[in-house]
Amino acid sequence: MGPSGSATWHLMLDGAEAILREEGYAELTSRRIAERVGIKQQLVYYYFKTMDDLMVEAFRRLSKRELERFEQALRADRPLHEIWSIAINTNDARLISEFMALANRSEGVKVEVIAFSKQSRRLQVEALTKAIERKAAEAGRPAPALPPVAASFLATSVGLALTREAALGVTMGHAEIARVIEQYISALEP
Amino acid sequence: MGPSGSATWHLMLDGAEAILREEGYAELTSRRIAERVGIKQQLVYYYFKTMDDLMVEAFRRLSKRELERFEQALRADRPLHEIWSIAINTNDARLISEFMALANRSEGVKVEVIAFSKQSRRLQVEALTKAIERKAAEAGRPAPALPPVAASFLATSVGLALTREAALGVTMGHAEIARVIEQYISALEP
DNA sequence: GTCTATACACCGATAGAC
DNA sequence: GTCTATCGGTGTATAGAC
Repeated sequence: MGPSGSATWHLMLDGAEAILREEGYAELTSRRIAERVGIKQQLVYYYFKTMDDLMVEAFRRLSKRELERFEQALRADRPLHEIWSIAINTNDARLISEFMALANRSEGVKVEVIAFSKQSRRLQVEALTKAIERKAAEAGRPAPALPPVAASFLATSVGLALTREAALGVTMGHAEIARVIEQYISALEP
Repeated sequence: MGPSGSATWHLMLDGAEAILREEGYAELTSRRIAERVGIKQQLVYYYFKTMDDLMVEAFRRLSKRELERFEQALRADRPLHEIWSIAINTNDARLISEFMALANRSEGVKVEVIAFSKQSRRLQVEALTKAIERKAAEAGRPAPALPPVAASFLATSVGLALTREAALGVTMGHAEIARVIEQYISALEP
């Protein structure tokens, strides 16, 4: 069963993403997906054997898309600026944190989320290391202080927190933290 | 209905907390609570009119407890060290992020979460401002660079992210970021 | 590939006896 | 305050016709 990659297959995963973003994982059910994209509930089980399979496939598709964005950022003019703009993208951050919550309840999702977390950190570290080395070579030696892997962790966690709080309407300190990070980035990558 | 503060009332909220921590909000049902604490499912509705009321009460109790910890930290010898150790406490971080997810689905919980977020940031800013001013007075003038509200935001978001990732078994960069933060804290508060 | 019909479990919540 | 009984709704998932 399950013609992966067909139009209906993508349609269902689109519906699943929308539900996760707007309603949370507790509402991610075959009935809600069907209702949202205009199909019969039972058809979900033709394309995905179980709801768990659907979640795994949904995250795989998202993960692929996100990692491609990071790789594209690496080849861009100003990779650090690019990565930061991805990190504070509201839509995807919302979605990813929903999958992270899901990872605690589904072994299959967990495996994918772990792989994604590691790979995205690796890509970010690569970009940061390059930028720091280039900067050190330009000037005499401005001492990095913040290890690339720490900067990457920081960007990811701050990006997610900004999104989560903004969704609640809490913005205390947001401007200040954004300014600090943007100054750090601009110093490395004018 | 609902004798607030009674032994059974607390027992139910304890059960609710345990479920949120260990299984996530999707499993927070009157039946699961009853099963866990050894009562009948219908009794939940005698103490709390609806499940939504139960969630709100559960967060209120937690919020009170957490804010008291922060206030106690403010009066401690080394408030910054104290606050950071609260921020990386696994149990509470897990619980709080579960309630934050819940806030998107329950207006009542949302109101409480917003109030808690603001108040805890306020208390942290207070502690940081004092520490920075004291340090500036001691030395000639070491220029703070990082605004207190930004440092507070950073501690909160990094604390939550450390917990969430550690739960998945991802620890890449954790030691490095912890070292950076602990150095920052120790510089302000030896 | 999409439909109807249907199984069985669990959900929130209420009524009323004790 | 705690119990039994029970309601209507929704969840995952399967069987089988078209």
